Amino acid sequence: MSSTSFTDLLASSGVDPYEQDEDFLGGFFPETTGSGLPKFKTAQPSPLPISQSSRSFAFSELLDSPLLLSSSHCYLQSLISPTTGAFPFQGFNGSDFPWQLPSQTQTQTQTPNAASALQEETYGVQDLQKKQEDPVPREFADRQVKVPSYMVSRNSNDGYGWRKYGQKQVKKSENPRSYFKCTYPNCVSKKIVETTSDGQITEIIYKGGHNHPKPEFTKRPSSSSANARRMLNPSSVVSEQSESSSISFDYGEVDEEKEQPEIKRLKREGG
DNA sequence: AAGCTTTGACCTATA
DNA sequence: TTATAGGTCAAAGCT
Repeated sequence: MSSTSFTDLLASSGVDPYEQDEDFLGGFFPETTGSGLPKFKTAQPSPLPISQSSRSFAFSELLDSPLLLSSSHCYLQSLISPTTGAFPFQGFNGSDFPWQLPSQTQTQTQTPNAASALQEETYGVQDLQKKQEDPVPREFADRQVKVPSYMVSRNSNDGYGWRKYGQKQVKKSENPRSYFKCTYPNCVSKKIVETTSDGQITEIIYKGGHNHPKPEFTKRPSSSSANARRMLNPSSVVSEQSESSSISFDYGEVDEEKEQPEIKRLKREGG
């Protein structure tokens, strides 16, 4: 790992590097958002058929592996570009992926709508790349990160214990949302998982940071027999075939107005 | 028996 | 003020 790691970036953003390092996917962040910076907010397109052929990369299985579970963040860190410190999955065009997507050509044959949606993501990429000149990439401080479906653990297992407390069919998405709370005592962290009717995760939104370290996977509540069965139950396996999904970290007030002008500027510059 | 999911009802924010 | 949508509660049932 180079000196410009995600951890370093987070550290320079005023966030405790150890805590961030603990598990960025699990959303173990300090309660304080502090920075007041706008979070990284990209347009959430309808599911894109970009990872249909990405199943060959079983990253989600890596995340599921008990052996890797407690150190999944290490994998995530290792996926950060050693040269830029940016997430390698920052671009849905696949060009930035360390594991070259076999579907790269497929992304070039998107339907117009999908392509435009893809471009929305790409603007974020360009934005990120531009701002990498800055000491602190805003996206990291903003604490909202989206990753492709294959970055999502099949059972949404991020190492924390989650208890589902609700499910809702929301209008803005045709997919139902499941609402989860962290089972750790006094932890207010929540996550919203949006899945297709097939059970495939299309989006995960983390809300609120964990106020505790990630439990040992051998101790965490989710290791209960019921959960273990669910994890092993193929019917509960999700996301492996997800067409497109994302993980969002939502740690504060959204101020898209701060983000949009820059996107517009990039669009002008780019077009 | 503990802890989980399910699911309809309820609460709250917003247009 | 009201309608609507999103988020949460809580009882019941399941593992």
